[in-house]
Amino acid sequence: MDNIQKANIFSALSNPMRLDIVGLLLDGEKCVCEITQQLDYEQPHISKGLKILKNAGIIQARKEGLNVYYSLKLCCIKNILLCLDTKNVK
Amino acid sequence: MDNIQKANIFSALSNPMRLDIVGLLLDGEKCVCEITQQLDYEQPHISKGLKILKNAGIIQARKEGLNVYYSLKLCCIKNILLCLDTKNVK
DNA sequence: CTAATATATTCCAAAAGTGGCATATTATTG
DNA sequence: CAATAATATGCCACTTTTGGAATATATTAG
Repeated sequence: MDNIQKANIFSALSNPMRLDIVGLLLDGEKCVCEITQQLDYEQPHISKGLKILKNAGIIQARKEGLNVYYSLKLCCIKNILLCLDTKNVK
Repeated sequence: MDNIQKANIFSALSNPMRLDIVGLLLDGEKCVCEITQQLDYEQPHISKGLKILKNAGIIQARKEGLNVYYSLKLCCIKNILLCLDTKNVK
């Protein structure tokens, strides 16, 4: 993966709402309705955030009837976030 | 670390030139002159990139005479980049 | 077909990021 | 002090991102 692709991934993660979404998905697959209920953002805004995360390859979508379920696709996201939450400064 | 701080870190990393800089610093401390020589960007631009990375807490500066030496401060950066270079898609 | 529900898209103005160029600052040398 | 070298900052036009509001699409039920 080159630095341009990596920059795209980091760009998708460079937003608190999108990090909130990723945080929810750490627990497993969730539909948009659940995400919208648990986060205090407007539905269209969340929908746009999901699209950005999906385009960056961080999450994936699965449609089931009226609902769309999103889940993590890039496994190392969990490690990355965990890593940042640990003391990691020289 | 809350999501706003994390977003700042990811924002600093969401740029190919800045990722090039971080890539160089993975090998250890380097002065601005070395970074400028090895990367094909103008010096003021690199200087601004270093400032953004420093403000995000990713790198640190050490002044020695006429030179300023930068090095990684956020240790997990190495893991994060390595992680992205590994197959990590579900 | 119509209504209802879940999700996605479009439009838009304000804000932030980008990168080039000129210039400023700081430290060393003579 | 003057000159030089290394690094940092300011300015500017340009592009991108942001988040709100309205609207569109898709699926299911009746």
